[in-house]
Amino acid sequence: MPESPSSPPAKRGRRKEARPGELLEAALDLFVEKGYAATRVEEVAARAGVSKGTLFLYFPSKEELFKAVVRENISGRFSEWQETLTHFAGNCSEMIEYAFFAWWERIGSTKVNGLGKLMVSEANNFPEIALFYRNEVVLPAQDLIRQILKRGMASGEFRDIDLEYAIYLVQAPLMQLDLMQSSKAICIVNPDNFDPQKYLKMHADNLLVGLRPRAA
Amino acid sequence: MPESPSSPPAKRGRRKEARPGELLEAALDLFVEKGYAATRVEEVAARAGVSKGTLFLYFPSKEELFKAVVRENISGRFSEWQETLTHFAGNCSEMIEYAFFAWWERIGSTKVNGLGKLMVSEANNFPEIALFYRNEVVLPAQDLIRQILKRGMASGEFRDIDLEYAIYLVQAPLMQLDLMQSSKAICIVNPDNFDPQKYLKMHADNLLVGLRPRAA
Amino acid sequence: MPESPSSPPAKRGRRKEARPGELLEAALDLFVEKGYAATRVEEVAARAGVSKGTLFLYFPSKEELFKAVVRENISGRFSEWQETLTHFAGNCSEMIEYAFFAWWERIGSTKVNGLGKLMVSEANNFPEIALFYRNEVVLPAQDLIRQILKRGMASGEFRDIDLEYAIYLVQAPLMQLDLMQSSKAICIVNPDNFDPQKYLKMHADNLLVGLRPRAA
Amino acid sequence: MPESPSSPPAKRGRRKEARPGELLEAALDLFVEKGYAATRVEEVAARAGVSKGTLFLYFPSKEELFKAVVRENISGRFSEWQETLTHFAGNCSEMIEYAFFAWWERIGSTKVNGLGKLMVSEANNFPEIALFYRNEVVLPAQDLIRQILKRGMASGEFRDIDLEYAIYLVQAPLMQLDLMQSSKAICIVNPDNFDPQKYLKMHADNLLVGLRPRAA
DNA sequence: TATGAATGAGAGTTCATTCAT
DNA sequence: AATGAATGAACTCTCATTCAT
Repeated sequence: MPESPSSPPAKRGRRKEARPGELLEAALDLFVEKGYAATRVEEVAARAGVSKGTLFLYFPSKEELFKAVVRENISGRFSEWQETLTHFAGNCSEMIEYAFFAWWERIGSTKVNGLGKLMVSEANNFPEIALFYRNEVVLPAQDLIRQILKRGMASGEFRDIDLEYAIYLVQAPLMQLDLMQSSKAICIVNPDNFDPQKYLKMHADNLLVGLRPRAA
Repeated sequence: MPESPSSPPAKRGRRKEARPGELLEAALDLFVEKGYAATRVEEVAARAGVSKGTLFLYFPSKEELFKAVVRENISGRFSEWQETLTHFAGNCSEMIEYAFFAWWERIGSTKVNGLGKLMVSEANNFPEIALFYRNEVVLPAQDLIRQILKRGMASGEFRDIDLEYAIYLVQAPLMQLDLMQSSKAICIVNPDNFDPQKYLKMHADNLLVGLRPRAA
Repeated sequence: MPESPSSPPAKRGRRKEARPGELLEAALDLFVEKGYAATRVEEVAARAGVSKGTLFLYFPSKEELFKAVVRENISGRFSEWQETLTHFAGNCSEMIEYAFFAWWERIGSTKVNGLGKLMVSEANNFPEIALFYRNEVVLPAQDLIRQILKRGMASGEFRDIDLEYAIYLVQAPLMQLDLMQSSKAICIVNPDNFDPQKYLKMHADNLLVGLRPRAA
Repeated sequence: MPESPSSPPAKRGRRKEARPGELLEAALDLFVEKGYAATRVEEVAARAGVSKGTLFLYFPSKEELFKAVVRENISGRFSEWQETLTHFAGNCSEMIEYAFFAWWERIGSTKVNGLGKLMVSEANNFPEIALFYRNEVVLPAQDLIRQILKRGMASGEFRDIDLEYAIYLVQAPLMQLDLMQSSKAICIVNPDNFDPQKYLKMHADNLLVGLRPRAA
């Protein structure tokens, strides 16, 4: 039942369907901007235009709010990515290159990117959340990479190396870019003139050459 | 830095000039272990063997303590490394491989490693020391890498690519390893059975193959 | 109080006149089970099958709901008991013993028992209904006891003691049992193996021996 | 180290020795007056003349504060009571009579009496505290009674009845008096003219007659 | 110089109550 | 008459910072 454009937005009262989305968006903004611990639920509520109590109507705790943010923005999308990978028309090198740019478009260039840095920063203080993120995000992502590499090795497109360590080869550029984006002021040589796509292109290129089978 | 024999050890009373150092050391340990927010100044003081009040005698706030810790610990080992690089007997590939393992030995495997993660985590909260860290650590490190790559390209050992982006190719494995070490629970597929040296070997190997000049 | 046949059952729509009763019943259950403070009005409403808002349509506050519950449930069974007592065929000792077990059957072993504890617990917060409870329940009950004792002393079956204090002798076992039932976890030595009837038997026995006239 | 009367009370600063006692006293007052849940720690602190934070310097939680109150006022005194009982010069009837009045003097007539009612009222909502109270207060008290009864039965001074139920015979008057004191407005026939000692005398008298061995 | 008792602003969370629909 | 989304005050507990000694 989409509101017709002429219907004035209900200032107060029933917004039940819209609320969780608004809260999730406000929460994503603030978590990414200030970190998990430093984000106050009251501020999230305020940014979503509701009171503190209202937030707890939709999310039973700050922790669950954060998990919902992660689910909404990342874990919920793995099935789609898996689908894409399964039906990908192209060889494994093309797959990896595609994945790099797809990641950039959907995650790296958006504020969702900040969640990665957040987890790295706060994992030790919130083990439960860290475990959740590992299970919902990191392991599924590593599994996608594993599938590609396995297929590439099986077909002879990639050389034969320890799969579990090879995953890190693929992951490193994305992880580095995530963190560089989040801490631009520290990591990037020339922040005003940095082209992520060029960065990814070079990384993909170098990686894939390295993965090729080698002459005796 | 052993005390010179001429400075008599204070027989009784407090070695007052030693206090700040002890506090800084305690603070480094705890900041690295728990992060900034989760470190309580009382715990720092306790670990240094003084009272909470005493800490505030030397550092006017937790924030200043943090700044002092970072400034104290990120110092001039670069001249030594520059020296080593300058006199290195070997080609550029060997240099990079050597650098990876030297980094692991001196930084990656020690608690200093934690400072990298700390800076990434807190950079936004302390722009001033982020800048400091960038100037004192990140840029010099990137410069070392730049020198190696430039030499390698000049000699034809490496293919000709955009130098500024190539730096990230070399940096990525170390940055990733730094953060994986600091947030084991999240990033590593099989944390109980992870061999950093193997990780570095594979990364170096793949990197160097990718950097080789290419046929046609 | 069955609906008279002339009032047609509302086929559709809500049986609005039934609402307060359902709410009171739900509230009794919950107040007795969890105490006043720990009972949430939302839970009361839910148990009565209505929304929280509806509850406030009938009772302007939690406090008024509580008062209504107590008033509703402490009713006039005393005339019946008075009747029973008046026509009791047996001596006063038998009367007391009978009263003990009748109390157990009709009050002590039912949820009404919880109202006693509730009043003891909340009397200070609700002086008005404490007074009500005193007048409607405690004093009438004490009066029944007084009658028995007076008759027993008059007939020589009981020894001659201060009537007003003797009332407490009779009351104590019931009061204790009421509270023990309501706070089992605290008071009873072996809660899994406690027999209220045996408890009452022993109390009655001991009490009645004590009340007998004594030899010089 | 009692302050000499001339020494002015230290307005601020070191009171460490005195603080816990002041807080315990304030806490006892408020817990007894308002119940456990309704007592706010801030109010306890205020009554003791300190800030909320200070209270938590001495007691890590509200629960521990309550336990400390119970220990200070009741459980800590059982060893003395056990001692008294062990060395009591008199028969078991005299013991019980003595115990009744000792209880009255030390507990029943003081505000400590209110703790009993508090526990009965809130036991169901705070199971951990209830367990604590059971172990620290109720069971030890019942054990004292058990000892007396056992001795009395062994010597033939009391008749032979089920010990575990007989405990309640002794306990009932004290429990009833505790609750009547705490809820005067409800339970006592003539509150302005009630003599607890007379009440106890009559109860003890009746109880002891009942406990005597009976002629065939 | 050193102490550590004391502070008090906030944190997450709960729930009786309100009110637009 | 009935709803249930929304509120906001109140609760316990934390911890960086202060200050009398």
